[in-house]
Amino acid sequence: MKTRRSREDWLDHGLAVLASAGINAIKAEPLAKSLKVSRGSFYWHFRDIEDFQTALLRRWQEVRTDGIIAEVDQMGQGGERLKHWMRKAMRGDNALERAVRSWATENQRAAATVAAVDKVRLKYLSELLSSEGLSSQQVTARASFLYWGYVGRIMIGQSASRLRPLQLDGISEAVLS
Amino acid sequence: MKTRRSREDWLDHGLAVLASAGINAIKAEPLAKSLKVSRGSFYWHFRDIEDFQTALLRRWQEVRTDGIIAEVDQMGQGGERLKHWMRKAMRGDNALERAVRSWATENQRAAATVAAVDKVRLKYLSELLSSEGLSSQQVTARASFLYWGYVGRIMIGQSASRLRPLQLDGISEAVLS
DNA sequence: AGGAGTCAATACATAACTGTATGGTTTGGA
DNA sequence: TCCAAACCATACAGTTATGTATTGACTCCT
Repeated sequence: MKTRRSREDWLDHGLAVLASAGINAIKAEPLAKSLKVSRGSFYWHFRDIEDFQTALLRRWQEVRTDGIIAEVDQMGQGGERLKHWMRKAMRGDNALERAVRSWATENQRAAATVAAVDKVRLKYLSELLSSEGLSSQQVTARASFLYWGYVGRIMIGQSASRLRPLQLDGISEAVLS
Repeated sequence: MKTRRSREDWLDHGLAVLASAGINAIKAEPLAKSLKVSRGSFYWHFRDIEDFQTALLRRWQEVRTDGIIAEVDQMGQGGERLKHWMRKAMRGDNALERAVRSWATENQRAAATVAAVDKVRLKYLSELLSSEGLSSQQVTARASFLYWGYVGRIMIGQSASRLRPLQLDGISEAVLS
C-alpha cells in the first residue's frame, strides 16, 4: 500500500477524473480523497488549482497533438491512408478529449490549448488530402469537414451511431472523388 | 425600470447566461444579481436549481428540436435541399448549442435531452438523403457523418475555419454522388 | 545516528453558494 | 378601499470548496 503520491500520480489521476467526470470534478479536496491522501499533498506538488489545470492541459496537448498525426503517418501510403485513418479515428470512445473540449467552451486557457491542437491536426489532414491530388480549394473544404466530423462524433459520444468500416470507406471515397 | 421578474424573464436570462458563460454560471445568486433582484425571486419561481435547469433544458429542446427540421423542410425541393441546408447549418455561432452539449458531457439529464434532439434531427437528415435516391447503407453513413460535421463545427466554435458557400456545395455534391 | 530535504496531516480563516423561514411590498379585484 | 395573492428582501444555518501555516513523519545520505 503506497502512501506517498508523486506529481505524476496526481496528474494521472487528474486526467482519469477529467475523462470520467469532467472539469467540475477537478477540485483539490475530492481528488485528495479519492487518492486517499490529504490536500497537504496536493499543495505540496502544485501551487494552486490553476497550476494543476495547466499541467493537465499541457499533458493532454503533448499526448494528443500527435495522436492523429501518428495515425495518419504510420499507415501505409496512397489513397488507402484516408480509409485507414477513418477506420481508426472514427471509433473508440475518447472520453478525455470530450471532457477537454467541453472544458474549453468555458475556459480560455483550455480553449487556447484545444485550438492549438486542432491547428496541428488539421494541417496534417490537409496534407494527406493534398497528396491525393485534390485542388487546394477542395483540400480546405474536405479536410475541414472531415475534422468537424471527427470532433462531432467524439462530442456526441456514446449515443453516436457506430458506422461499420465499409460505410466509413464509402465516406472516404466520396471525399477523395 | 421593471422591478418584478417573471418566470419567463428568469428562463430567458438563464439561456443567455448559459450560452455566454456555460453551465457553471447557472447559480441562483449570480443570476439574481445580474437580474438586479434577490434570490427570493428565484426561489419563488423555481423549487431549486435542478428545477431551473430542467426548465432550461426543456425550453432548449423545444426550440432546437425543430431547428434543423425547419431548415431542411421549408427549403425548396430536390437535390438543392442539401446545399441549402449546408449553407444554413454550417454558418453562425451557436453558442447556446455549444454550451448545452458541453453541459451534457457531465450531466445525465442534459445528455438525455441532447440525445433526444440528436435522434430527431438525424432522422430528418436521413429522410432528406433517402429522397435523393441513396441506398439505405449510404443514407445511414452519410447522414451520420453530415450530422457529426454539424456538431463538430459547432463545438470547435470561433476558431473553426469558415468555409465559403461554394466549398460547402462541393461537400454536398460529394455526399450525394 | 542524525540532519536535510521531501512529503503529508491538520487546523484555521475565508469565500461562494444552497435552501429555508419569515416578514415586507406590491398589485389586482371585490 | 382593503384583502389576498403574488412577489421579493433579508437573515440564518449548512455545505463545500479554497489557500496558508504549522507541525509531524519518512527517507536517504554521510
